[in-house]
Amino acid sequence: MYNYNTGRRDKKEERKSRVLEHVVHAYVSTAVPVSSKTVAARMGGNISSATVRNIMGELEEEGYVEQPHTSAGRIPTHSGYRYYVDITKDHIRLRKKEAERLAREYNWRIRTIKEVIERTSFLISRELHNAGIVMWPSIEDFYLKHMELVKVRTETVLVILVTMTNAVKNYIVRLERDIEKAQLEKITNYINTNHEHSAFSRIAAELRSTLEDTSDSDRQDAAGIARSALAIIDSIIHEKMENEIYWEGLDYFMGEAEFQDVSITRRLLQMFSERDDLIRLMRKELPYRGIKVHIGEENSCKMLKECSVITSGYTLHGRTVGRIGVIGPTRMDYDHALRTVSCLSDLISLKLREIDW
Amino acid sequence: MYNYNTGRRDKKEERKSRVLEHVVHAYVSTAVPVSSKTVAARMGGNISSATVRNIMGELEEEGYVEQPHTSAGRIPTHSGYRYYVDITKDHIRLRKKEAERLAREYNWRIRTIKEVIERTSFLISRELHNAGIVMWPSIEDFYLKHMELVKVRTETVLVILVTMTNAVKNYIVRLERDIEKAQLEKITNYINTNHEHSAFSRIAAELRSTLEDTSDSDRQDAAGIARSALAIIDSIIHEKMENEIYWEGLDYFMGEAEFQDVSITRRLLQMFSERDDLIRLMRKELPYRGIKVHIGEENSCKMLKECSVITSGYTLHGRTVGRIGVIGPTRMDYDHALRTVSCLSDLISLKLREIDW
DNA sequence: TTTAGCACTCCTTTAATTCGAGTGCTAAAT
DNA sequence: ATTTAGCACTCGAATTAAAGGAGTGCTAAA
Repeated sequence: MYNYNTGRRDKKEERKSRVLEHVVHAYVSTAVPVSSKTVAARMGGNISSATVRNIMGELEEEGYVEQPHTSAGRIPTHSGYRYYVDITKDHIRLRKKEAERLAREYNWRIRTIKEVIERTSFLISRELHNAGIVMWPSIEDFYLKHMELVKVRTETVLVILVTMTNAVKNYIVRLERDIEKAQLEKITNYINTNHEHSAFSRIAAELRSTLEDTSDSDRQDAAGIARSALAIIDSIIHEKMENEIYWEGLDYFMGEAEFQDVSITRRLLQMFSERDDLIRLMRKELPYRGIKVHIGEENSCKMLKECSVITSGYTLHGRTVGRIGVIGPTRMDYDHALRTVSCLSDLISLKLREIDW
Repeated sequence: MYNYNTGRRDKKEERKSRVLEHVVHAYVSTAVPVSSKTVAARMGGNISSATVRNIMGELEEEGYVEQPHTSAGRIPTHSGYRYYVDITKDHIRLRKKEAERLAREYNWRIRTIKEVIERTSFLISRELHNAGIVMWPSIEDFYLKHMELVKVRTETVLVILVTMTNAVKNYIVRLERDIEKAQLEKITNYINTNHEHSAFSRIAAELRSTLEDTSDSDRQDAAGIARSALAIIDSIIHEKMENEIYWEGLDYFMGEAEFQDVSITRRLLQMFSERDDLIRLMRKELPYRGIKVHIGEENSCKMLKECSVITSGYTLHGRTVGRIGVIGPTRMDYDHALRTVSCLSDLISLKLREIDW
């Protein structure tokens, strides 16, 4: 379909593209194979169904649509969805009224970070009638203001830390070997003086390189402190990984037409039981801020083969610290999903800034 | 069916009871209405299907079984399940081999309380092919060994506490008004000296009565300390309430025959979205240690009308501190469920004792 | 290049029929 | 007085047949 010939051809391609859009649009909302007649009507009546039929034939040859059986309408293939998303993605814009409503609902009585996460997830799932997923902001990208270590038991340390955003967080860290109190104080001092105002990921990286540079001839003591500090930082970064995803709205799947195909829904639920793949997916694209759309087979993860996942990053002080998204069957209202996810990722970014952690 | 007449009659009732048992048994495993022939066969062949038919007729009149339609087999009613559970519940005993296998799987590489919760839930859902639910042990019933308060910000206090089981827990508590450091120390002192080795619920109760007894003429200072202490203890007890339930195995519903009836499954999933009812249900019977079985309509909660919930308490140092359970369609293998839940509640109680929190 | 027209395909719906598992009742057997 | 064999009857489930119709592909005219 991509083609860079004469203006004449361009016009034709343009029309073909519009036909595809209409097929996707119609199919997404009705879940019924789309006929040439339907498309002709939607295109404003100045084109006949026969012409549309021809175009659809071409689209089928090119792999953008397919027929469930002869003498049935067309449904989009994965490539079809992909094409559709690629061309619409950039100029979607939530209608102002809708955006305002979302913002109003979003901000209604919300105070803690936990509530932010839950509200986001809830709104995604309710708006899109699919499961909403929200990553917790990754601790790696937070900036350390101050850290305190308290020995609570042998091999066990309580870490209290204050981030630049004044969030107070605390972790219980279990160490491989015991550390005396005096040593602990040295570690605290070391980190507070050398690494104040750094992101945790950077602290970890710097500690690692320090350790490598330190030749054996250097003081053992310093190396020991750095090593222990790294162990603590690492286990903090690691800690949240496990529950770093929150979701909601599994029940919505049930309402969808796809439900007829039990196997898909079942796969989806299984998916949620074994969320590792999902976590990996989202982590992988964490650095990227914009919207990403994964359609069906494009997903490397087997479970997700028949689903689409749309995600978008949210930011804190200009850095992407997490992602939100929606997951549902391949036949999904991409327009609406893109609009909503985009809008909510803006809202969450705004909210994070003003929230009292 | 209950009847206290001659020995002759007893024998007859006994047989009727066995017929009902077989109906439940057969229906539970096949999900197909049970015919008189099937029951006759299962009873060992020394009874004819015609006789069974008569008995089933009586059972139907008495409301223990029903027919989906004339000329179909019988299925148990809720009363039928209830009767069945009541008579079998007391002499269920997990086969030794099965129990050993469970114990082995249970204990495999488990260290933290979180892992205990997750493992329990996982095993319930995997064994019973339904959703497993596990309450976190309620902090109220833990015994305080030592408490430490750290002021981290205005109106915000970090509470570190060590329980009698050597568990270290920590909470961030937000207060209504600020407390100075000196005052904080007094509070710490007050609790540590007056309430060491008490359960949190008792500490709260005692503080409350102290406050009531304290007449206005008493020293204001003491009252203030008690009040602040109470606020802190209360918010700690309250804190965990929200997430005090963990579950797993939603996907198993899908596999079951009941799945044909989408509305039930859907209701179940919705149920899990709005878990408040479930939490309330479990909290209500928390003090009771033994197994409780809720069948279908007996549940006050609408969502649960078509489900059964089986729960059992688990203990720590002789006190019931939480409950575990399974939730699924009314047609559930009650035998297996009772056995498994009972066994796992023993296992979790044992494990809690030895776990390194 | 577009479109009207038409034959053809094949899914869906409906109706009619058959099949059989299971019951309830009656009369004989124990 | 129970139990049981026997049999007519019921009613859902499965099978088949037919009709209906939405949609296509192709051809020939506009």
